[in-house]
Amino acid sequence: MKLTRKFYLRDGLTIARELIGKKIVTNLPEGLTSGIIVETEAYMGTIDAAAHSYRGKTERTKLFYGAGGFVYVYMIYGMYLCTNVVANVENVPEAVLIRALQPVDGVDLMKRRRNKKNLRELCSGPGKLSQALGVTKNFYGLDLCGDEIFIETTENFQADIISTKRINIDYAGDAANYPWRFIAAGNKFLSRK
DNA sequence: ATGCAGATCGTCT
DNA sequence: GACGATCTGCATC
Repeated sequence: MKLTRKFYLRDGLTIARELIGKKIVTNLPEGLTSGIIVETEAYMGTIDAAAHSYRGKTERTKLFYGAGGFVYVYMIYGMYLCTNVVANVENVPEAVLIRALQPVDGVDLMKRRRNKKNLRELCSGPGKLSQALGVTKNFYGLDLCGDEIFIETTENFQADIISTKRINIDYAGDAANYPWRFIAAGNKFLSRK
């Protein structure tokens, strides 16, 4: 079952935790690809020095201020894209970064997009999974309640969910220590332990 | 297994 | 003009 708007209109930490074990799908002309979300991070509005929304609304971050359930993609280090889910209601600027997937559908297509043959190398990091799913900067603002990219419930995925510090945000002072990264404990497709 | 440099550009100061 | 919510390849242990 595809997640509906109601799911996304809640706070970012709740959504980040609940997205673990859900399946994210892209359905593009060249094929359908999907994976089970095993790693996420929450970025929490104006109180979180690590979040893009920390310094308020700009051309890039305006999407954070809209309703939850839309795709926020941004370019990092000039060469990779990161895929995020906007969380919470209008004017509460929160988002969840999708950091790793366990590949499910369209594995051959993902291998071609990534130019890798090892399953573990397809989606074990935010830049990797964005490439594997065929996400481009044109995905900025797409509705997750639509048909090109969406998230659905799964059956038969069991994991203990634990929280840790977020990755690569050492610049963020105290916020670098907040336990706002969520992982499926022990899963082999995590970006790191 | 761990570490480091390089790639490369949009965004904000 | 500086730097980043990253990944890769190569070097060394």
